[in-house]
Amino acid sequence: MIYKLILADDHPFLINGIVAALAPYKQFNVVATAHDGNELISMVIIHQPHLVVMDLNMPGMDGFQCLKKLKTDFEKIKVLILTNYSQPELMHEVKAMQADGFMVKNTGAGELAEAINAILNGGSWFKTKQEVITDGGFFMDEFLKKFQLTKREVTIIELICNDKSSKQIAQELHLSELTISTHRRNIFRKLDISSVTGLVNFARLHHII
Amino acid sequence: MIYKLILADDHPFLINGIVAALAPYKQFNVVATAHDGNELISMVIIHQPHLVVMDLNMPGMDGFQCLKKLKTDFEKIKVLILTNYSQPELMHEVKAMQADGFMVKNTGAGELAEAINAILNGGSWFKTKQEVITDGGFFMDEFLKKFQLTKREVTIIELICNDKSSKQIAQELHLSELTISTHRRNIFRKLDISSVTGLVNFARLHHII
DNA sequence: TGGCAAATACCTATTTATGAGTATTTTTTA
DNA sequence: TAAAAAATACTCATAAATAGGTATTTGCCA
Repeated sequence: MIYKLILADDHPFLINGIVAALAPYKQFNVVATAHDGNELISMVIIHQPHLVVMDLNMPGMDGFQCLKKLKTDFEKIKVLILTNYSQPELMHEVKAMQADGFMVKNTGAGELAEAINAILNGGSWFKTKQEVITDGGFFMDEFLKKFQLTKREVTIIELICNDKSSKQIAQELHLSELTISTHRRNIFRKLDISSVTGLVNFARLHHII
Repeated sequence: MIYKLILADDHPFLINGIVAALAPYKQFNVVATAHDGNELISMVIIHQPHLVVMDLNMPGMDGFQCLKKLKTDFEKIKVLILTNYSQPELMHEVKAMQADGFMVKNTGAGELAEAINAILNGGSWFKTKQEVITDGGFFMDEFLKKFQLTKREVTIIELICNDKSSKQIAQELHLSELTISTHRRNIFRKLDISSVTGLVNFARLHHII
């Protein structure tokens, strides 16, 4: 059985990379690629693929709209979401929208093929990025030393960037709100930033989220 | 003249995509790739390339550290920064750090080759993404309609996500702080979010920033 | 040009965040 | 195990954001 796939992403390099990565897997045939949502829908109509691998983050009709449309109008077509954002909430959101899989972009060809196989065989594949920063590994030490941050502070950065207020963080970590406030203050001082936006940018840049 | 290049990015697919994209350009020889900063430095020592194309956003030693090290220890090696983030401040930051180029990832092979050529010929290449959302084009209308946002609100979302406080935004747009406050309120209500972090995530997801 | 959406502006009140200082208890680690 | 670092917790004071409500002016377009 040869499966027809369509890839959608607005980064041409990434599309090429995935095509190249899937080339050795003869059971997959990439019949089309798309760089935005509208193009994707057109291609789906033309080619009637078994599975679509798509980014959420595309200009024009974005991934969410596409996902909804695919799952409404072409219910048999499987959808694997490939994204830069390893947020559990995002994963749950697309899961609720009937996506068949979710994985972050910085994985290898093997895992992608594995996920596609699992989905085509009736399964699903939902994985956020394995933690590279807070697991106490080598990179962690480098990172902490560089910014003079503590592990606790990194944890709190993650929570702040996942949209939690100091109160929520306090509840989640079973700490006083005042403690979170102190950590928050220290984080902003150490990183020399003055807003949550700056923190989110920092966190993305340094792979905390 | 054949130029030796090294590519560094933590997304294997992207690396493959760039290698494939540069393959037709016979004057470029990708002698190594790296998926983090430490690996990049090792490869640079081994291969002594003419130019490095690198992401800023890598685990371990990140792009900024690498850039600094490259420009300190290997001053003749040119560096082209390739990133997902089309923020002018970021571009100016790497420019100040002596990078030779800056471009966003969602460009095509032609432009990348053009940039590399320009840099290898002693020039530089600094470009942020062309605006796709706020230029009043087709996507803009789709987007506004979808979220019931107005143009002004999108402008203000951009500014909020670029780390400006209501006061700063008011000054920049020559408006009352209270006006910004109202827009802010309307934005949060329409998007059903409750924090700046959520807004930043929204904006990234929908290509506003 | 009359109507409507958008943009502008203000008020009150509450919550949350920030900044500066300090102090105690854990946890590391030398 | 003693010293150092990290994590925890608090106070006071100020700044900023959030959540209601309301009202006026602009600009578009039917």
